[in-house]
This record gives sequence, C-alpha cells and structure tokens, in this order.
Amino acid sequence: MPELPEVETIRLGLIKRILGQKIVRVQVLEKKAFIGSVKNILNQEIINVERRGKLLRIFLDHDLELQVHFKLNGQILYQEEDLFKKNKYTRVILFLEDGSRIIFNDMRKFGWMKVAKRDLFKDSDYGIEPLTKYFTVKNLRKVVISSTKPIKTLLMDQKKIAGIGNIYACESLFQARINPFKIAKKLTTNEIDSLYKSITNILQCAIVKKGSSMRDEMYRQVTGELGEYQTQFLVYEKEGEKCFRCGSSIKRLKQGGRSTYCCKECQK
DNA sequence: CTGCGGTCCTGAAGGC
DNA sequence: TGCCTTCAGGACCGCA
Repeated sequence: MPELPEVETIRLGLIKRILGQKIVRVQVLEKKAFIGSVKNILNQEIINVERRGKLLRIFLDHDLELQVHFKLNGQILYQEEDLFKKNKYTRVILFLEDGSRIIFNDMRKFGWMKVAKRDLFKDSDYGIEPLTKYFTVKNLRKVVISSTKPIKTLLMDQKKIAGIGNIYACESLFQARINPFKIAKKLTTNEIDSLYKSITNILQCAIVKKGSSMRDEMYRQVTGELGEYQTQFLVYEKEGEKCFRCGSSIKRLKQGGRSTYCCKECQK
C-alpha cells in the first residue's frame, strides 16, 4: 500500500508530534511484526523521523533507529491518550512519555518494525530517491538506458528508483504517454524527459493531497484521516472507463503478476 | 542478468 | 445462505 507519498505523509505527521519524546513502553501483539529487542529502544528519545523510499526511519538516541516497512496494508496512527483505540489488526503499540501512543496496524501481517543500528544502514540498497537533488533527468536517463526490463517493472525496482509502487508507476507512465511494456533502453530522450516530469509532478501532487486511500481504506494519515490523491487517478483501477485524453477504454493488463492499467491508444 | 511463480497473510467481492 | 475463486498498494526466494 503505502508508496513514497503515503510514507512521506506519515513521516510529516509524526515529525511534528513525537520529536523529543521518549518511548516508555512497547506492547507487541504480533511477534513477527517486531524484529529486534524491545529493551534496546526503551527510554530512548526520538530525535528525528526520516524516509528512504518506502521505508520509514524513526531515529533514536545511541545510534539506533526503528524502521517501519508498511508492505501492503501497514498503517501508523498517532493517538492522544484519551483517543486511544486499537483494533484487531493492531500489531505493535509504542507508548510515549506524555501518554500518547504510536500504533502499528497491519491486516495482512506482511509489514514489520525493526530495531537497527543507524550506522549499519546501507543507503546503496536503495535506488535514486525521487524529489531530492539526486533525482535528475541525467540520473534517470542513466538508469533507464541501461535496463532491458519493461519500463514499468524498472520504475518499481526499489534498487533502481526508490519509493514508486504500482499506483504511481501506472499514473506516471500514463501522464508521460509511455507504454508500460516498452523496454526501458528503447525509450527516447524525449520520453525520458517526459517521464522525469510526470514522476516528479505526480509524487509532489500526491504528497500535497496526503497520499492515496484506496477502497479498503487501509492507508490513513497518522491522524486517522484519509488521503485524497485517489480522486486524481487517471488510469489506476479505471478498467473499462474512458481515457481522460482520448476516450478509448482503459485496459487492465498483467505484468509480473501485478495489474497494469493503461490506455493502449495514448501510451505507445 | 531476466522473468516467472510461489510465498508470507487476511478479507472483500463476485459467480454459481 | 454458502462455497469457491480471484484479487489486493510489496518484496523475497528459488528456478529456468
């Protein structure tokens, strides 16, 4: 579920609420959801909240961090004491010193929280980070022209470009008028320029709209509110609807076991 | 190197 | 009503 814009929205929601707080108690309701020792993060102060691709990184004292990977259904909520509510999908609760709580929910149990040493974090495990100074047309071109994969598969390869999942890959390729099945190295210079602009534009807009909350409404902001970018989708989950640009029917095609949504007339 | 299918889980939706 | 299949935002693994 959460891709870059959703994780970034969660990061922004947390950073203005939890900095300087200490974690005073940790309740693990699902063992496999919490990797590492709870003891190591007790009484540690939260000093920053960062993000790399789809990975959320809560920085603590003593060179430690608590990483969160949301996979498909993970959710982080921030609750004041009096609003506290867990549900049947609550896997971990972090209690902060002022009585507030960070709740990690995950219906499908794919996601996890992990205690890790900050200096062991391998930035090179992740590809170019969009919306940073490293994400330039030149760097995107370098990655694109050296790959024989279909462009959509490449966009979702976290080791090449970090943070893009199925939704934003489909939407970016539609906006750039590129066929998701086109082999990356066959893209023209103009197409790569266009793709660069569409990725940047769509991710920025999605962050402004606080991410995308889909039909099962699993993604929420930390306040519990829904995101709003799903109202801007032009192809994702629009099978059979008319293309916004040319009016022909939006197709759903299988690609690497996943659904790819596109317009066969506009995306060549 | 690549693609493909299976795997970790739970639940919703649709067909019959 | 109930049973069955398919699908779901991610990522890893083994295999060809």
